[in-house]
Amino acid sequence: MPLSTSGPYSTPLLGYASQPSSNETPPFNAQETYVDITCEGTAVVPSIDAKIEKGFFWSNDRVWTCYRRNYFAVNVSFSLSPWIANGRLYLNRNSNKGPEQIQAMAVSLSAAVDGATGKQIELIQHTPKRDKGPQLPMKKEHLQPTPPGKSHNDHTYGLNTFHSTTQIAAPQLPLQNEGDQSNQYSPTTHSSSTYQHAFERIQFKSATANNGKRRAQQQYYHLIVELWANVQNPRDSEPTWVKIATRSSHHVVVRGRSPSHYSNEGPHNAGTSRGGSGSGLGGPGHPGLGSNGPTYGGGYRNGMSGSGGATMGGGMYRGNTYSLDPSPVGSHSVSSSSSLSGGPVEGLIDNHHMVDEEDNKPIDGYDGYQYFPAPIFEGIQSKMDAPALPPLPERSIKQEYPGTGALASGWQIGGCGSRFQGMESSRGYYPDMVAHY
DNA sequence: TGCGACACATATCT
DNA sequence: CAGATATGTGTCGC
Repeated sequence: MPLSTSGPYSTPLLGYASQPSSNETPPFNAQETYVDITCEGTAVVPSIDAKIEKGFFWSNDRVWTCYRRNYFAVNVSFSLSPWIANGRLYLNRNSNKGPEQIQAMAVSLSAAVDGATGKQIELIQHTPKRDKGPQLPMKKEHLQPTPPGKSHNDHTYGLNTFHSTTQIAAPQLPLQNEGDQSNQYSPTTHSSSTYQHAFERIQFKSATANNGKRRAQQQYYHLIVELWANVQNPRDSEPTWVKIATRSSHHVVVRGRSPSHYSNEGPHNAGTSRGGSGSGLGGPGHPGLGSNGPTYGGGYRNGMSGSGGATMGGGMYRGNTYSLDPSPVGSHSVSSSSSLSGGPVEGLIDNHHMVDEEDNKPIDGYDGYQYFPAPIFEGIQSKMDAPALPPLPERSIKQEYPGTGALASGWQIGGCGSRFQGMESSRGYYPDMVAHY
């Protein structure tokens, strides 16, 4: 069923790309590569690595969901393999033209309905000012390939020792640092030379149709990470961007209305959350959710609302459900989820319907999500009683990256955004992270 | 049903 | 601790 394995190159994916242990955010499908790249005579395969950082939660319908009005963020990076230091990269588009030297590379984000066949969906980025500020369309962001070292190579260590202080020489990308970066104000986190780009404060311009819990045909969106190469002729003033490859996420649902309309589910915010719930009503808000917290699902008014006002305590109600925690699956059974993520799922958009038909009928694979072995949490959440999500996974992720040298730096830089790092770390307190890993 | 704008609430930062 | 900042979300009107 999984039909689309997409591209000819279903790359082996980078090890780290698919986080084994934790996906608390929608996974990505296999990459699709459109053109061949060569470097000094050797074929080079680009591998896109993307991760949705926040904004999505696993709904009761077993679908990755987010609210149109909430922000989500995506981290993108890519690598080339083999890695040829200082080599020139060429793109072999049409047979008729000879190879064209790649002057620069960039990544961008887009979205579409029902996969490839669907219409493109606009994504917008807000500035911290939100409504008051301008909304910018997504644009290409120059990005350098991630050097080896953190990738799947186990030799990481070895390499590091070797390489002198600086980073490993990258392939030649003459215009990589040209113009563009002049952007005065990019809502996205960019650092001049990084191997990773964080698209932040992104929102879908519109919600998926038929979000209501009706069984009508629910529409799905896919986030698509695109990798581009600029092959502009030196004498051209305008860059010539060629799409090299893309990697789409699993299908997701974008809700247009307030969370209160979905009282049952809670966004558990994955990674972050600060905000509160609004509250003006008597309601309870769900405090951030529990992801970490104590109240896990708390609030979501399930009915109780009312009167008392306060409330929050109420919460109990089964909250578990949200399982977002991927860890179980990923970490254990499939240790490297690469397969998982690469996976299966996509392509079947059609099949989804089947799933819809019955709530109870989960997709086999997913079923796992629902029932995870407690052990995992136990360890973790010793402090909380609620059975709920173990935020851990998040942490683990972070840990992983840092571990790998180069990447680490990338993350740090990304941190410029500061907020994010901060929040995650501070907010999610997972003392011992990665324990299970 | 979904959207946009406004307003309020709250977490976190400074 | 207070103000600023950032973000979530309730509400209203279309």
